[in-house]
Amino acid sequence: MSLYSPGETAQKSGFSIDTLRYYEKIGLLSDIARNSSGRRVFSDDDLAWLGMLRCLRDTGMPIAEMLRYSELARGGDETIVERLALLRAHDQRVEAQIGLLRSQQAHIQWKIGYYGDQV
Amino acid sequence: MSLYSPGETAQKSGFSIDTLRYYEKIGLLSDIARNSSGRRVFSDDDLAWLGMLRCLRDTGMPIAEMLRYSELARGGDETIVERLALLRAHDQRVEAQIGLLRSQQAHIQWKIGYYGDQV
DNA sequence: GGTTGACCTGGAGCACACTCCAGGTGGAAG
DNA sequence: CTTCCACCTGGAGTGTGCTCCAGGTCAACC
Repeated sequence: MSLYSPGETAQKSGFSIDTLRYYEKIGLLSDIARNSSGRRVFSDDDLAWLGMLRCLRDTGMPIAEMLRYSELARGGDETIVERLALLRAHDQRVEAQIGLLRSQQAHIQWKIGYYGDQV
Repeated sequence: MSLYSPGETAQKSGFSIDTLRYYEKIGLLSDIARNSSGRRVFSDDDLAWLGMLRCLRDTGMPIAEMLRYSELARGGDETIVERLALLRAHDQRVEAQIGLLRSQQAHIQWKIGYYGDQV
């Protein structure tokens, strides 16, 4: 298996079909193949790219920045340094976000303990 | 010090003045005192409550659920069990979110390493 | 040959959480 | 006395990221 219908792709990627169409429309997906009747056909490469998009979205990257990354990715090897910088900056934001969640979670857990003592 | 102007409160809580007004309007803040000329005066208790709201927002709780929590908090001791359940459920979502971020961060870092090898 | 179901398009609509605006007030500093 | 600034109100507007809809196509199954 190496070709997937829109429905299968939605399933595997975790994006809805509408979102896949939207992503293609705004330029996050390019050159998605079509079959003879005009329907989209996704490849393993498309799936891998969607996996990357999934990763970036899950970690809170805004669409605009994903778009920038997509453009770079289409740009070939000269863009690798910039892609690297973009991902490194994002990684740091993710790290900070995890830190914030952890510390606020401690607050929540303290509150849970506090309530727990009352009952 | 135990009374704070809207500006000070915005500073200390990390919410904008507009957001403070908005939160009061929708019921996340209740009984905020006013001075003789109609301006809001926040107390240390208000600040502590805003700290809790900050915590819940930072960890991604939707406004609707914070509203529910606020109503419970206003309801007195009979609501403690329900507040506990709400916070526990939220804590689990936070835990899951941290897990997702960590695993997707690993993906990003792998990609960073991959790009790093190319340059 | 009809019906079904997955898909197509362009474009409108929606949920969320603010954020901004116009027009006004009240106390304080110069 | 005027100027300024922080604040007030009700309500409109914004950005983000989808999500839904009407109307249509096409291949497959009964």
